[in-house]
Formats: sequence, structure tokens, C-alpha cells
Amino acid sequence: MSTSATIQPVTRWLSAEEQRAWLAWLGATELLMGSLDAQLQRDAGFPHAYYAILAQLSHAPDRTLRMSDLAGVVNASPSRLSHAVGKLEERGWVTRSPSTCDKRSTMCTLTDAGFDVLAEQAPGHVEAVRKHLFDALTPEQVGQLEQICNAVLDGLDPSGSCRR
Amino acid sequence: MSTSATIQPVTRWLSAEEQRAWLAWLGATELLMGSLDAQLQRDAGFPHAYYAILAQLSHAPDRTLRMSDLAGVVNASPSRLSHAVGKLEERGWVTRSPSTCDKRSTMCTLTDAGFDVLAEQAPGHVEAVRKHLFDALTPEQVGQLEQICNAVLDGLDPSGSCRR
DNA sequence: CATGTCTGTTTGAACACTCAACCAGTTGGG
DNA sequence: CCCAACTGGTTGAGTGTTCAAACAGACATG
Repeated sequence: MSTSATIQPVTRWLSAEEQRAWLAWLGATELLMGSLDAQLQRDAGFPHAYYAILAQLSHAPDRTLRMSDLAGVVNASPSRLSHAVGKLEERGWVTRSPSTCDKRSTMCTLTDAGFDVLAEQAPGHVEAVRKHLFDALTPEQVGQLEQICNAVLDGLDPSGSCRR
Repeated sequence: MSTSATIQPVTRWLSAEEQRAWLAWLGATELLMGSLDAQLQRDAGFPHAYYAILAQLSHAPDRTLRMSDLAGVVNASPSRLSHAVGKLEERGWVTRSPSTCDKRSTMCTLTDAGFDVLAEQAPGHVEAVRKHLFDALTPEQVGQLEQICNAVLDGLDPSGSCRR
């Protein structure tokens, strides 16, 4: 062993190809999410994070989810979710009720008014997702994208809370 | 013409595969950017958007870029960039000066202190990007990711400002 | 050379998110 | 039992982003 390279490793910079991929990913994610946020803000008056909360609740049994489970499926911190649900509750789209089995937990339920708002906004939102993402990709690329994102999720989200 | 389907099209919902890809993309982007933001906030005291500004300036001739050009390469709105550069200027990492050729424009320059901060934070940041993204992907997937993101960018960013 | 329009940038208010601190309920040993 | 450690959730302060409005300089058209 003649060098210290293995003991004090220097930074492994990105290769030219990795740099291109990284800049493209940054641009695509920021512009895509920015575009979806702008569309929802304009048409519905709330950001994509709020839409995700309503959408996940609408698929849950009794349209109800425990706060921490809801936080898991929408990739939100407890604090962020608490603030967001507070706003949604003010507008009458969800309600909060204490859980009966574990008195620490809070259950969050989508109201009929919330369901109506979601039903009203879903077509426009889905159309935007399709237009900006799936219309730009071949069917093979959709499969590749899913595999790539799941590989990234495996490293970041060991519990796998956002994959069904 | 017997139906109105072609005149009043119904929503084309996402297929099962598209839904899986969409949820995976949402999870991967949010968790990855969240993780990078947290790492930079903890180690450097500023978010990824600020890092991007410093990094892009460091590659520019004279470490200087016009505000609107800088906004283009970091995918920021003019307003967002103006606020962010204001904060960076307070900390002494960039300076603003009026452009000589077009008196409407403002030139933004990375200071030596700003360069030092960037040099200090770059290894940790690159390591985080590598760890959470590229270490999870095969070389083929890196290429696929670049093509996918560029396809998305073609639809969202006609001017191509974030691809050199 | 006047005037309307467009471009580049900044500003302030409204809003969303983060972080750290906190409170209440639960759990598992002494 | 009792108490410490942990879990689920909320809160408020601080910070970043968005949106609409404003403003100055450039440009073009009559």
C-alpha cells in the first residue's frame, strides 16, 4: 500500500454523463413540478401537495387515514402535513377526529365537499401530468422511469411507504 | 357522426403502469430533493437553490452572469432569483452591479468568499447526489434518465436554457 | 422625437415549508 | 405501580417561494 488514497478518499466528482443527467433531472423535476403547481394554483387555488392529500384520502377506506400514515403516502413531514390539513379543514374539505384505539392518533377524513373539489380538479390535473410527462415519453421510457425511481426510492425510503 | 366523444373528450386517465411510474417519480423527486436540501441546510446553512446559484456563477466567465441568464440556468423565476441573490449578497457571497451595455440589466458576480463557501460545500453535496442517485442506478439507467429528462424538458423549456 | 410597448428587475404581501420545542398518550422495565 | 423512553401530533418562529404590481430603460412606429 503505497498511497493514502484509500484511507483519505478525495471527492469522486461526477462524470460528464452524470453531470448531464443530473442537470437534466434538476431541470425536469423543477419545471414539471412548477408547471403542475401553477396549473393547480390557477385552477383550484391550492398547490400540488394539497391535491395529493385529497387524492390519497379519496382512495382510502372510509376516505379516512391516520395522520402519520397519510404523511407517509404523500411524502410529507408530520409538521408539514399538520399545517396543510389545518388549511384544508378551514376550507371544509377534510375533518380531523381523535382515534378511538390509540388516543394519540388523529384520523383525517375527506368530506363530501372535499371529494367534489377533487372530482372537479382531477381531469385538469391528470391532463397536465399526461401532457408534460407521459406524452413526451415512449412506453419503454415509462417503464424505465418507474424502475429508476423505484431504485432511488429503495435507497431513500426503506419502509416503502409510497409504493402502494 | 353518432357520438359527441370526439367533440367533448372525456378525461384520459392514467393506466396502471403510468400511475405506478407517476407515484414513483413523485416519491423519488420529493425525497431526493428533500434529502439534498436537508444535507445542505445542515452543513452549509442554505438550501439547494442557493447552492445552484453559486455553482452556476462559478462556471461562468468572470464568475459573472446577467440576472435573467442566471435565472434561466437555475430554473428560477426572476422574483425568486432576486430574493435569493439579495440574501446571498447580505452574506457577502455575491455582488450586484449594473450592466454597462444594457442599463436595465443587473450583473451578478461570485465573490472570493462565495467561491470559498462553494469549494467547502461541494464535496459533501456531490457525495450526497452520488449516494442517493447515481449509486442506485446502473450505467444504462443513467443514460435512460438523461434521455427521459431531456424529453420532458423539450416540452417544458423550449428555449433549452438549462442544457448548456 | 414623441409615445406606446416590451424587457429586465425589484418589491411587498400572502402563503407553504422547515426546524425545534412541546404536549399527550403509550409502552416496558424496575 | 411508577417512571423513563418512545410515539403521534401540534405549534410558532424563521425562511423561501409565489404572485401581482411597480418601475426604469430599450425599442419601434408613426
